Amino acid sequence: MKARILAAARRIFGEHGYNDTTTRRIAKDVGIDISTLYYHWGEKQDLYEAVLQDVGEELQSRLNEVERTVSGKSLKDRLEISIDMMCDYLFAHPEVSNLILFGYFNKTSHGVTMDLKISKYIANIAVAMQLAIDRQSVSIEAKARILAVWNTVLNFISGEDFFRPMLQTDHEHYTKVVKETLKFILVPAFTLD
Amino acid sequence: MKARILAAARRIFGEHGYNDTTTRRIAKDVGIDISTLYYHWGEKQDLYEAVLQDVGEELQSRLNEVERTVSGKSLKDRLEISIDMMCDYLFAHPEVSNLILFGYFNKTSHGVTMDLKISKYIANIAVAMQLAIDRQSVSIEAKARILAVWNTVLNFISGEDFFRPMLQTDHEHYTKVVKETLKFILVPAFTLD
DNA sequence: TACGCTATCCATCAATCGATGGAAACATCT
DNA sequence: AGATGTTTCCATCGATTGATGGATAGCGTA
Repeated sequence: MKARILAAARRIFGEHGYNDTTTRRIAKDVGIDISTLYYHWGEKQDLYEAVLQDVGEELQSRLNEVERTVSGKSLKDRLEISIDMMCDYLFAHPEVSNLILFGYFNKTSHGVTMDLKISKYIANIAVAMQLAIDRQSVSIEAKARILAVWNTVLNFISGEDFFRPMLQTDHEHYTKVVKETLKFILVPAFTLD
Repeated sequence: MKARILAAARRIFGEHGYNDTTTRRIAKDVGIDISTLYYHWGEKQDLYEAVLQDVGEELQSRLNEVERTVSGKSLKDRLEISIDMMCDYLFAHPEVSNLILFGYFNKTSHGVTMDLKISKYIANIAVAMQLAIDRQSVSIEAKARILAVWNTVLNFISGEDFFRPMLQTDHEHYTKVVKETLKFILVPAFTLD
């Protein structure tokens, strides 16, 4: 039951954000009374933190998988394969993208954030892309470039409902266009020098 | 008074989004009773729409200004000057960036959006950058590329509080890094062929 | 059977939300 | 001064929110 609540919470928090998600709505989706939710998870913030923890761990394992896959390949291949893999994962789990973006912009009235993890991810990606030798010596410029790419991916995923009508296309073609656009912009920049 | 309320609403909506902004908070910031706010603007949605209208018009005039400035210059110059000008404007008015991003991701329980305008802006930018001949014939790929760039700018502006600690730098240097990063990524991609 | 533990629900609380009615203050014109 | 229209504030409403207390049912163990 505790796991079922967590799964529903992840989905609904990911769709509406923290403040626009009511504990009642989560409980209703699971089909239980609101008190049962509080019995298992305590207050709302605790449940939200558990969701972020859950998402963070899943994301980390995906990044590790990407890192293993692209290891040893050329820079161009590393970039293109990473884009494909991360897009596939995030398109299949859009709530992950949403939760990260919510963390960026919400002037957290609640005190739950993801800062540390994201910062770690960025450093890892920089090393995986061989923009830096080790995790400690990633330059500001390199971090900023990774962030720019990473955020562009998240935007296309989370903003699909908004952007797709503008591009007048369907979901399948949209995913294709997103990948192509990312590659079009990234590959020349990072492979130039 | 009506204008003072609008200015405060723009600031606070831009900081907390629609649902996390209370009419009481706006009224308190202006120093008036909540009823006075309702007397001048009617219900909350009407005030929010007025804010979006206000921001949209300001943004349009800035885009026109950019278009006039870069007209006739080389593609590389057009890109770089546009980036500088839009960054300067948005860093000075971060609530504009916030309001646009809120529109992207909020599964609008309220029915207020900016879809049409953004779509128009994108087409205009594509023409100004000479990625298309006229506003009607902008390809999906060109639109997607403009969107990617545009969103990257918005993210760096609205996410400053989140990203700046990661980059361990101050506001001034941050603005510089953002501009350089954007140019680093964009110029090669668009000037390659 | 009697006890203790877990899990669930019903009823309810105080706080806050958007919104309104009505009285009072203010301004303007005759 | 008096009449009229505009603007502001006080008091309050019903709905919703996060959260809790207490009762109830099920289950294993002594």
